[in-house]
Amino acid sequence: MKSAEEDAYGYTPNVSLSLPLGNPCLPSQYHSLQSSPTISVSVSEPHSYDTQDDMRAAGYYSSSSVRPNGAPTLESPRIEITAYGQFPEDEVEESNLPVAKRVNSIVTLTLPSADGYRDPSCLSPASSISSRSCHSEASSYESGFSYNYDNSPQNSPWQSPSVSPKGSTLALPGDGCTSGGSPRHSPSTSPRTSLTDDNWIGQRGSRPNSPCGAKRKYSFNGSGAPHKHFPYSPNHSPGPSPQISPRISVTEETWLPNTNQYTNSAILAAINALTTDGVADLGEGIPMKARKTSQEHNPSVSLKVEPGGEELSPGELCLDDHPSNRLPLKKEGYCGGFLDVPQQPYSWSKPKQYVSPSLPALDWQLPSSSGPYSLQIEVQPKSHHRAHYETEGSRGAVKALAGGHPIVQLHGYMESEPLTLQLFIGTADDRLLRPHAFYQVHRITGKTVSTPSHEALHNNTKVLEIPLLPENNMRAMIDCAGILKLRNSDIELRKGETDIGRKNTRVRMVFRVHINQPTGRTVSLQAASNPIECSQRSAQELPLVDKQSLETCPAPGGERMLLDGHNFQHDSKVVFVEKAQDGHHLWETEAKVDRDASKSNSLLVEIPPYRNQRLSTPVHVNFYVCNGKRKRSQYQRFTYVPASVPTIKTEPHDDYDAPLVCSQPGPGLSLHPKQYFPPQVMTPMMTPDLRPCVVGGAYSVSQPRLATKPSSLPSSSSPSTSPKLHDLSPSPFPKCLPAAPAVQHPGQQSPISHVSIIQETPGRYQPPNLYPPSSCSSSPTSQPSTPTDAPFSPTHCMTPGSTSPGAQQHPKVPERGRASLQEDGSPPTLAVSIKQEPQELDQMYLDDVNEIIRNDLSSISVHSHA
DNA sequence: GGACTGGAATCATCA
DNA sequence: TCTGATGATTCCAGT
Repeated sequence: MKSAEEDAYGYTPNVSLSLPLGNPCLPSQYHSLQSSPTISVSVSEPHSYDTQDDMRAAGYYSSSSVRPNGAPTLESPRIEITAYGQFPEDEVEESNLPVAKRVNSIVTLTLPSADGYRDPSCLSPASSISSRSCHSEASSYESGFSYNYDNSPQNSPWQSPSVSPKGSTLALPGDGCTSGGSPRHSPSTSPRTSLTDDNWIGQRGSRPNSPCGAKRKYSFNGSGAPHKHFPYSPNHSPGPSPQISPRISVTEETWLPNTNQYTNSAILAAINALTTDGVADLGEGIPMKARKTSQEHNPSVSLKVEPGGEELSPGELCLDDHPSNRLPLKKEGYCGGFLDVPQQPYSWSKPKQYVSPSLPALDWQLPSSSGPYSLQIEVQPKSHHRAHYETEGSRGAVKALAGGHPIVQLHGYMESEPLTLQLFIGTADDRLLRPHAFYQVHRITGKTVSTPSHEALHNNTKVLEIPLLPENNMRAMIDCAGILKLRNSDIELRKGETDIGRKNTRVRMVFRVHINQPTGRTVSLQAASNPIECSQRSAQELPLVDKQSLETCPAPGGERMLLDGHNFQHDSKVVFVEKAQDGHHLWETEAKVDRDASKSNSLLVEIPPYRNQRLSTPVHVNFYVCNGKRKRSQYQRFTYVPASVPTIKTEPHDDYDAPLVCSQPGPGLSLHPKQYFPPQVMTPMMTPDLRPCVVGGAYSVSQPRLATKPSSLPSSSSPSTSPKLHDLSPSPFPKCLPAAPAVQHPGQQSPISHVSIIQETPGRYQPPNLYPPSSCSSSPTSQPSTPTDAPFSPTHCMTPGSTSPGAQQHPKVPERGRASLQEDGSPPTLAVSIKQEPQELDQMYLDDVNEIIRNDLSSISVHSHA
């Protein structure tokens, strides 16, 4: 079989393979997608959604309505979901769950399992600690080993070792984790773990696989290891952070309430459930895989208190669910906690915003801009950041390409009240943006960290909360976030986990901010960074294109394009490829590389002539740099335009500019940062267009771009942008334009199609709301937001899903959403969603996608008729 | 002494 | 089933 990469890149024609491994990429969702039919069904139900959507249309996420979104949604789906509960496992969790969740509705229940899957545990207990992977636990949990933990609050032990105090309280599902999952992991491993761990030790065993076990020195058990436990010892906390004081997160309380999230998640979950997978599961009694979505379900985002040092255990938070429990805890914590941060002025507490119960689930796609607000990544993170394992010490905070750290700014916010910026690690594949199963954000503390932060768990996903202060122009330097790698074996064993960790080493930093409106609504914005390669090896060996001097060229080619990046070799090849929507290669040709002018960090290539010299409309293709088999860069977008059309080079900015516009003007560099965004593969689905971001420029010009984000711009943009930061320009953000008609691929022609196509998410439906209309532009800023964000436009906008770069769009739903959604009034237009596929996807994946698309299209057409 | 880092050995999985 | 290649984890050592 091919490696995922290959597949992804696949240029191999043959390729088609199935996903190798399951593509990690494919999330469960995917699966669900496959079952497209199901999806559609759900969709239909969603009418209600629609309405809701409309309401929300704005893209705002209305918190107020609590369930608004969700509620309706929930209904149908949920029921099914409920079923979950039936499963033993589920039941268990439920029991664990705090009342709140239960209350939430059935829906919630469903999710739970899912939630569980991603263990919170993972979260590192302490920030540093964080590393421990909960997952493992989860897995263990699943295995049942963990009984012990289950009930006991501790469960989460590992989770939060730091947390300790609380820890006790909570129990979480995760717990399961506790038990043990992977013993190895965590706790043990980490030296830090508190002794307690031992106690925990239970057996986790589950994770046999991980080699680590053996290797790890730390493990208590030693080899046996598998059972290790987590330390969740209460106390402990390795505590990196000194400060113990827990900070309470402001929101906490608020958070509690978040039922909404549930809803969303719930919905998604429901959908998922509906999907085949779900079905199957049911049958088995085994909990379905919880899709990631599920995680979200949990509404709870529990904030963690961070102790200074510790963090909370995520698990706890989440887990515990009793509201009662949570609240108290959190608050306390918060209160105290805050001290840590020097910063001071800001107190977490302020952010009541969060309060809104219904914050969108982490896997929801949100726009980067809405109305006057625009969340932008002014300075993109470096394309490479070696994540650390639990067994290792921190590898520091993610840095910016030009030194320093990423910078995020909320434009258009004129209020005097501070807001909380949320950060979590998301996926960087073609699929919708969602929390990454194998990576967690890791809170960095220390002398070198100037930005206060604290961790919270959101359904097993660690979320770093950073204050956005008016006095700082609602800008924050992210020097407090590192990336923790969870062992693949730990995560993959978790029940609900469908993603594969192998070669799934690219992530994006996802930033969110929730702005309460006078109307009671909450506008939620999201911006995702450029993809960040977290693998040491990949970073050292895979060619990486940071920038390209040309984004478009007339069909005859012949122009020279300078590629800036890393790991280029003297014999590196640059291959242009065009794929059909179905993923088949339509065209592939190798560009001439001027070896003499090429260096390890730059390649000068001659644009090859397009296969069809008579273009009437721009055609998006992709190219990648290849250093040999299995060593290819991600796909980069490129657009051939009719010869008569003036080419615009550089424009990357434009592209996004337009949409993004908002943000900043792009630098005019020739090189676009774009980075690829995600490499996503372009699968057909994606069509190049999608890639949007990248495209940016090109599109912009001639076509409306999709709103792609500039994604590409990666860093560069950032940098450039950064300066601007100050401006808070409220600019209207552009909406993405999604509409743009984006360029379509030849294949795809109608935007619509795009839309439909996109769907990746089948499973997840997102309420329209989410996507605000505007968003499209998504992150304009800097980065390109990459795909991720989705925002890019079209996609995001539409999509609920996330943005992500890879994001795809949801099929129908999205569409609807779009239409209605766009509050801006913008017509939803487009929301074209595009989906990108992960490189890894195999053909299978592609095939599935295609099917989905077909289905979508069908449905779409139907709708349209309607 | 500890946090970061970079490099690389070792083991697992893939092809 | 064996083997080389590739990827994931864990260790080490330098700053």
